[in-house]
Amino acid sequence: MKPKYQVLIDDIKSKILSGVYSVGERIPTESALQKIYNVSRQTVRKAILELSNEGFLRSEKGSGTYVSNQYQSKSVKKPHNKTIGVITTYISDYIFPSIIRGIEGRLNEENYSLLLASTNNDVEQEKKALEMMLSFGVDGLIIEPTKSNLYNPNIAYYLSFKEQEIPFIMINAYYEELDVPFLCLDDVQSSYIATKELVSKGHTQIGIISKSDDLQGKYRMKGYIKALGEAKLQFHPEKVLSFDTETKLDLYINLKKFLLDKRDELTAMVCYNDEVGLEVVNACRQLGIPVPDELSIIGQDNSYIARNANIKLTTLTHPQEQMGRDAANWVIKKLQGNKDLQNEIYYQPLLIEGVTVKELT
Amino acid sequence: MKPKYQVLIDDIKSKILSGVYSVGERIPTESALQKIYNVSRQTVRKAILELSNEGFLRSEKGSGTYVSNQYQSKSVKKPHNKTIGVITTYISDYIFPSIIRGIEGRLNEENYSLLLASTNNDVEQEKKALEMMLSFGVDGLIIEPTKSNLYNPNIAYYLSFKEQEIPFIMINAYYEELDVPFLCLDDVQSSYIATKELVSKGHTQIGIISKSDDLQGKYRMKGYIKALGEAKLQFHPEKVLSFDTETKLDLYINLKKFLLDKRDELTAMVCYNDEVGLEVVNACRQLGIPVPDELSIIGQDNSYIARNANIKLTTLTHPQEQMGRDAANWVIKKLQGNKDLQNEIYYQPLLIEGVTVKELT
DNA sequence: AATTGACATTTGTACGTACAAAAAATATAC
DNA sequence: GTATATTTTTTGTACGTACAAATGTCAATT
Repeated sequence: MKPKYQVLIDDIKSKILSGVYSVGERIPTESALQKIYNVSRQTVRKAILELSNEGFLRSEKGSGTYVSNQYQSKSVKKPHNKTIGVITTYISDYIFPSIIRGIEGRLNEENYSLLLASTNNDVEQEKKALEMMLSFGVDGLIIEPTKSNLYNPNIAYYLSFKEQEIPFIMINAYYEELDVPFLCLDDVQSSYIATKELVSKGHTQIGIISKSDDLQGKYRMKGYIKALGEAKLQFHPEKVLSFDTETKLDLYINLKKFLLDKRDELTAMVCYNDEVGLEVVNACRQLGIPVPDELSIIGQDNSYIARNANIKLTTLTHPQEQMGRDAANWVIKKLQGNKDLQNEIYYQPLLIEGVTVKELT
Repeated sequence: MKPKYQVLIDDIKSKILSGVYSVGERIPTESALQKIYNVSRQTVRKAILELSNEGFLRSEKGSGTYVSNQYQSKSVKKPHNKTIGVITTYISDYIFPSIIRGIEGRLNEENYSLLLASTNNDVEQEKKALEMMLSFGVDGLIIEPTKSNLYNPNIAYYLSFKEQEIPFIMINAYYEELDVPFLCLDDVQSSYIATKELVSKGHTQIGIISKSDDLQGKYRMKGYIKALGEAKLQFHPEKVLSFDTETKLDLYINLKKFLLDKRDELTAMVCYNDEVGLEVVNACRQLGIPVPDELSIIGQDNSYIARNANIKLTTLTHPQEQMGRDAANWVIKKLQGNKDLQNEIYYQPLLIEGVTVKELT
């Protein structure tokens, strides 16, 4: 047999859930409820206290007891932390310090705190980071997708953010399965310009090193193919060296084999990014392939490793810090209630000439 | 005035947290507590009910009230996340990218994830970061103290980490109130070498710019005084320009006033760090004070801003990335059960000559 | 029409009595 | 010594009185 207070709890909860008592509405006073349910005041209070603990009600001395909006925003009930979560594949490497600098700078201008986690391009670590951010209750998120070209089960989390109306924006790539806001370099254009530059320098035997698990890899390949097509050059699959996050460890070995194998068939390489570009430079040095005399090399992203290398790599720009600022700005604006924010932003790359591309005459 | 039931809650909670009542142990009966605290049974029950709702206690009809294992597994029940929390004052600026690079590199070697938050040298933000790390349940922590030379109420959190046996280590500074492991540059030695270098170059009118809210500031001042003493030079308080995190915004203005005011009394400045050193260089340029012809300047930390400046600042080394690696290594070793870890490590600085120090003859 | 003060209403704290239900302790029977 | 019944202990439900503290309402005053 149910205790009396439980009868009250069930009845009042039912009235709340069915809309008889709506959010913000005052329910009958304790003494009124005593009469309605024919119980003591203590029993009424016990029921109200329990419903308050569950977030359905809140009481105010001298005023009454109200249906709490806490119950409905149960998933948003976390205190306003003024914290933006940032999830990137790496923190210290490559272009990420610059991106993070942009993010941090903009967030600091608005007195937002930054909480940063890295995934190492691993879906399990991304999951962990997402759960942690959810659990803490960040106000918004800036996310670089993990293995953006592959199906990622963590997509469910992003759907959850959408439901909870937690603003988030992706950088560098996005999940094509989701309709989410993002900021990206125009990767097609980056490789297109790179390939076109080689073509304009007389190269017809152009290879590419491509990363298969990230969306950037896919679109940089697309730009390469587009430029080949415009130059009436045939696309040869054997001129493609492909790798992913897991096989990256062996890339240098495979690269040397590839370069040796194709030594007579390639005069130029479009590289997935500067890091790969410099690995090609190093491999050529080891193999005795003169750069750029025998093989021209173009990187992408204008990373600090390209800027600091012993050889000035020809490369394409990446917005880096500006992208970081814009991402932070987007989230802040969203949190301030802006509805008219652009949801898809592409940055156009520019060529930065180095000394790794030779003109064939 | 606290209600009686809150007194009971606080007292019983304190007994649980301090181990007087251990997990699984039965606390005194309701009627015993009535007598102990001289309150009614209803007041006892109200306290117990609330502690039960918070997960500290559980009651069993006919048996008694027990300390719940729910409470203790509240901080330990989290799945092993293999995540190390890092709390730094800044992320993108100054020497922090290098430190973070060292941390991240070592953690990745052991497949630990990194969770990073910055405090902007503000105790409230540090509190937020600590609570978030606690709530998520990091395996260990690397912490740069906030305003390390001042009392910080967040010290209670560090005590709590110790209680919960969550290994943590401090970098760059530590709270002298606590007996905690730390990794620090020998700040006394850094300023001592700087000042001694100026003395050896014939300087007798040496000023210092010092930061008062960080422990580094205190010990760099100490090294300066020590070197003055050894050279039989008198310490003049009016040759000291002091600032803190809050007044840093006005430092440049105050610096220019100071330099103009003391133009005839100073031939050299020991600066709290490179950032300050470069600000002095800029101020001199604005004031038409030739560097180093009229004023010699030494920074400290060998930060990237010193390395990348237009003028090659004379400075002292800081372990940066190595410190980061060592900190991560310490936490990992601790988590692996090592008991014989060194708890106080100092790095000895070396002078790096630039072009900002002139020899007086 | 706006402000102020007095009073009424409502929730919050604290005490009490009484009985129910479940577990633990003790007594009894074999 | 073991099993069972009885008693005691302990928490759970429900009722009551009393006063404190905060809010809301209404009437009087400006």
